[in-house]
Amino acid sequence: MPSRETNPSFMSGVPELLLLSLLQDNEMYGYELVQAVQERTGSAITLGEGVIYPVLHALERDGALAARRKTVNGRSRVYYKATEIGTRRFAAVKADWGRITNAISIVLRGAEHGFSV
Amino acid sequence: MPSRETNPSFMSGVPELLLLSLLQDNEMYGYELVQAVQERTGSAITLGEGVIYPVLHALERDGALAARRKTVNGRSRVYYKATEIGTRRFAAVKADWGRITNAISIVLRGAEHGFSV
DNA sequence: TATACATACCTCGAACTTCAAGGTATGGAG
DNA sequence: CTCCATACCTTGAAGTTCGAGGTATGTATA
Repeated sequence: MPSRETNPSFMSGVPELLLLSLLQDNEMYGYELVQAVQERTGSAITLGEGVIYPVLHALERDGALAARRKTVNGRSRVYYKATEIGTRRFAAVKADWGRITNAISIVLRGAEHGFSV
Repeated sequence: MPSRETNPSFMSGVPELLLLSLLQDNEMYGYELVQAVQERTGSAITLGEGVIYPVLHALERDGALAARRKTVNGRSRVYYKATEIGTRRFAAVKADWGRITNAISIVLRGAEHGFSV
């Protein structure tokens, strides 16, 4: 819980954004998520397990994700999916991300752009 | 100097990206940069002085920025502008940023997108 | 003259996030 | 029976950013 008053979450919170997005439609487990991110981004982004599990746990603690244990081929997996809270949280985080990237692209573009506030 | 092997700079380094961008064409000073970022982004992004000055100094130390002191109205200002090294660095950082945001938008978009590689 | 505010520079400690490395355990292939 | 992929997890270190604070000058106001 970042108690930030200025920038929404700036550039941090990307792992959360990504995981929330993936778990919006699908039910997936940690190890699978690590690979999914890498595959879908063409290796542009690699989220290590050390990053993913803590985020998953925090999200679950906040009620944004629901977890259930399932054994497949003798393998114990923890499947996660977004709850209603998670869906709302995703919308919020995504909106923040959009605002930030948009703002940055304006600066990158040079200037003389309308910022109607 | 992040000695990172995986993700370029992920989401961090945004202040550097912004400053490098602004100083590409114009010669500006710290206090001015703080306000320029806020104005051009419609307050979406606020870079405090505590963030800007250290970045400015680091960039200068690396030879990416050239500084010169100038007194205006009895006010002492330190004007910065990008050097050739700074221009190259800007291009690199900008490319990284593009790759990251692009990758994220692919994940955000849902899936079923071609990741050739 | 004094007070206050905007300008203009700067530094520091706290907080947060992420990274890399390590640790455990099972199933399947050689 | 050894090795690798799967699958979970934690921890210390590193890096970045935030917010608060500190100094100093010019201008406006009272």
